[in-house]
Amino acid sequence: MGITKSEHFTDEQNELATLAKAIGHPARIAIIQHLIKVNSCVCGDIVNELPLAQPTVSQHLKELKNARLIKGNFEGNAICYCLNEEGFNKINGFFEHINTYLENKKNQCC
Amino acid sequence: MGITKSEHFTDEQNELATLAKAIGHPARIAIIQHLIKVNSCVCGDIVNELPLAQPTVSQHLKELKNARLIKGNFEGNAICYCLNEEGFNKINGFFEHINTYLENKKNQCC
DNA sequence: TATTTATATTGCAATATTACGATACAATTT
DNA sequence: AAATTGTATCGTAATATTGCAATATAAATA
Repeated sequence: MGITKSEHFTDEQNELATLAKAIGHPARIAIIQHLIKVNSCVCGDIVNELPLAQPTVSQHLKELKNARLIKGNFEGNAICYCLNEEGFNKINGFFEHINTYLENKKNQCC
Repeated sequence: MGITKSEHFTDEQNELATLAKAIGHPARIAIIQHLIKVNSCVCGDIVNELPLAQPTVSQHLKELKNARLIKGNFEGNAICYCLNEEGFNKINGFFEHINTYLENKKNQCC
């Protein structure tokens, strides 16, 4: 039905899913990559970097902000964006867990 | 429009987004966690583990399979599922990159 | 071969996401 | 204050996702 039955899953599962979902769009991947590349707060040129209209980019930034994957501070009439460790630390833990499991995996039935 | 303009982004960006999107649902997080927990090929009890109907679980498994995050082999009339390193290695690289960046980040303007 | 067991597919309804034009808002500059 | 610049929100259309009943398929077993 397009409606996720989140009430049937744990908070942990819902939180990880929300983070992964927020990352799961090429425009938002591009935003993250750009913030890493320039290694500084980016004051608004993200719209010019992406092949999307300004309201669309604003919406993507909002989703990343809600997921705590980026932070935005006002600087005059512009906004300074950079990565937010909070969200990334959370999901990094999950991937490190998987990585460790895959490296030590004994069962090779598949 | 609900239609992602994937043609405007790089293959890398689209691939990472597809992987993150596949992970971005609590049912699929639960499947991944279960496969890690039991540390063996799971022949079909995934349906019993999840609070969803069999066709829905089958659909989630299909999406994880398409994203190369799990593998499934026939074993008699059942199927043996386990994690697929292919997809995880790809997205792990991305997160390690981010992690390294965040650890070394000098710019603390946000 | 008929039945059982395990999984996939189809079809559909409900909801969510994506995109953008139009517009609003807020700070800066003239 | 008016104009400019940067960003957010609203409204809406198009498409995607989620979920499941019904059904199909495929292998094992009786």
